[in-house]
Amino acid sequence: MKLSEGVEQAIHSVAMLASLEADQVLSAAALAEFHGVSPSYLLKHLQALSRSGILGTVPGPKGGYHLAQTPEDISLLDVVLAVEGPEPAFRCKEIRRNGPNPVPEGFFKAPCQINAAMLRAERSYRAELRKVTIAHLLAEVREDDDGTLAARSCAFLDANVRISNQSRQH
Amino acid sequence: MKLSEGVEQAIHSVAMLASLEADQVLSAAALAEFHGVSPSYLLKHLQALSRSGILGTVPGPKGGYHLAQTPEDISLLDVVLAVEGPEPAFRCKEIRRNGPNPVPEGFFKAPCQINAAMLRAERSYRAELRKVTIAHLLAEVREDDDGTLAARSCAFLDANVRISNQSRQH
DNA sequence: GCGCAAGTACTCGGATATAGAGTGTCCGAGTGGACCGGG
DNA sequence: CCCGGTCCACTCGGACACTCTATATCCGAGTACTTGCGC
Repeated sequence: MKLSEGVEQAIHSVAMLASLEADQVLSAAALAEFHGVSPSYLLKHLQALSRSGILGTVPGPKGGYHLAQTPEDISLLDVVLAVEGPEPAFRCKEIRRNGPNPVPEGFFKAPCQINAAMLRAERSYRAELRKVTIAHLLAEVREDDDGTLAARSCAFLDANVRISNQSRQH
Repeated sequence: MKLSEGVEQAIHSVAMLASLEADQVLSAAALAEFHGVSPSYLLKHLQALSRSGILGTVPGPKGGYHLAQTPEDISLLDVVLAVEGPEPAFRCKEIRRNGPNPVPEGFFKAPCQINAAMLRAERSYRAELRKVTIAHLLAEVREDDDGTLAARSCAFLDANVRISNQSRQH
């Protein structure tokens, strides 16, 4: 029961991308350097986010990534599922049908009680993540910020933002 | 984000152990055969449950495992944490302090907003698991059972239960 | 001088190596019962 | 026949291999800019 490190990188990257204007993009290399992580590894997760429709890409020089949805529409759950995959954490192997005296087939119509309880808990987990959007996170950060964090982000954006001459698409 | 297979084995084993009387024990080998899983691997998790105080052990021949708490006091969360470990699934690496322009130290007094949101979700997950006890699970199973499952368990218990001459302890 | 075309540099994308944890196995410490010998 | 001691078989316990996924990396496809040539 542990989440990939890529989840944290992905969330930070999405939050950063949420700060730029329309028709602006950031390269994966810039995001990786800013966060001090492996460029290739971050790229892998950015691609997953792109496949999930959270990010859009602009190929070629001066290309990069941008949000494909508004920050209000992207929840933490969307990002986590894009990176970790959609399958639930608890996968019932139905070991009741193993062994010398397996449970008869008829009982498999209803899901195992244990599986049901575990999935209930995971639904609760996902519901909590669904409530939090990228917009919420940014608002919280701004609330506690005296300007230092904003200045840091702006400096990075000024140095690395690129204006794509393609209209925003996904 | 995925749970070990041992979690399922552990929960089924605890549920089985909940069905036996005081001063009765079951060997790890019997539980493994009944569930059709690797004896050595199940043993590993039973030991973890023992270290966590959920199970008690009786060494020597005619020894085995028994519950160290009542089924009403053992929640699914207890079992999951014993097998998977207590640390949360999302471990914030604070990548904000990485890179060429790290966030100043002062901001680390408060936890990262992202970390806070992820931990909130996990608290919800754990709360849901805490609500479900082994006693609840057994009651649910009995409710849907026409006698087949009960007969299966009884047959196994009759063949494998051992009466320990030690008083129940942990 | 202007337009066009080829070359180039930089981007994302997927296929490919490596490391760590989950999975599976083995051997050792300890204990209760069984057996054997003595009383 | 009864009792004590020794041996043995079976248990849990922790230390040791193996496998698979998460991690980290590299090379290939595609595109916009640059540069050179022709008109």
